[in-house]
Amino acid sequence: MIVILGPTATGKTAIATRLAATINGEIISADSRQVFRGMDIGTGKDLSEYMVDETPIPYHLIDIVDPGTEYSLFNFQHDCYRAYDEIVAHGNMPILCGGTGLYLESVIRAYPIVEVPMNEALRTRLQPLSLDQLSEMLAKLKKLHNHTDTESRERVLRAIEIETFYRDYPQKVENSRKVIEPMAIFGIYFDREVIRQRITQRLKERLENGMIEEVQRIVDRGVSHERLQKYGLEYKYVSLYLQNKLSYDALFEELNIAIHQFAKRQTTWFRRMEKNGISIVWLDGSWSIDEKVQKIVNSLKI
RNA sequence: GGGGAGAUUCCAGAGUGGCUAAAUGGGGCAGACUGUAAAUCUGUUGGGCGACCUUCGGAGGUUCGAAUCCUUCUCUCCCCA
Repeated sequence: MIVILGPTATGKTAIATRLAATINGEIISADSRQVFRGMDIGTGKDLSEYMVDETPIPYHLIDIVDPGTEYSLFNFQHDCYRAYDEIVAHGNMPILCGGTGLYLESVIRAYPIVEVPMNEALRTRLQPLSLDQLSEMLAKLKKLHNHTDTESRERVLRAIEIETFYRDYPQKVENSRKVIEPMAIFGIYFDREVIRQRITQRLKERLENGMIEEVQRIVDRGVSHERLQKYGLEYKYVSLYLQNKLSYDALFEELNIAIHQFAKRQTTWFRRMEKNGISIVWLDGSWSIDEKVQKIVNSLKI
């Protein structure tokens, strides 16, 4: 497997598909939002990029669930392994490509994650407890990393559910899966300032190309604004705009900033991966697509 | 032409004599994060390691001490002509 990663607006897909065309690859998308059908413009899902010189490049984990459906880390890892197996069975090269750091890492480092079903009995028992009590309980089950674990009731409940399951069925947590060791991990690098410019430019285009209408369509299909806002960024801000909670100018300005900040968080994650011993080969974003692909192909031959 | 308001650290915006390198918010920067991750959360933000040094439009003054008071200059905004 080859991995291609990078923050948003750095042109990962074009490189991955072009690479796939030259080495018989298939793409596995590692993007937490492109899994949703109909969320296209806002997620930068451009299926035309999967056609290289008249040849369709097979892709996986894009358009696999409807908006509103739960899709989490476990689902991703599970689906990713399945896609990987399929691609290998075709005799092709899996190319994992995306910007969702947690998702990428769950595969690269083979996080042991098992399917943890809803535990209604447990939830009923926890029902009367306060958020503080729940947090205390969770603290006994696992090492809390920061407030993130204990900010919302929903989150703490799920965490307790998972930890309880792990405690009760330790044998299921054993990861039988053979770790997929990527041949190489490539990252696309631009200066932060350049990334910001690219994001702003891209946002203008998205707004001109029907992003607002796209979100409206999702609303029309019955997805709540509350749900939409949890998808963050374009979906959150456009949802607020559609509800008249934001002017058009505020939509542009605030969303733009939010995406800039997101790109920063992504790079923080990639740096963290490197600190944890994952080596990433950075490709200069200003090179042409062909140059980057050539660079990748050359480095794979060595 | 007449009258009024104002110029504060990247931005907005408090601060009206010592407790002020200066509230707060935004932005920036750095970070945490194995089940919402495009989420959620934390730290930091004039310079220097430091006794210290340079900041609140410019210049001058009052005072033991000024972003805060006085004089003057420059610029901006509003109202009336």
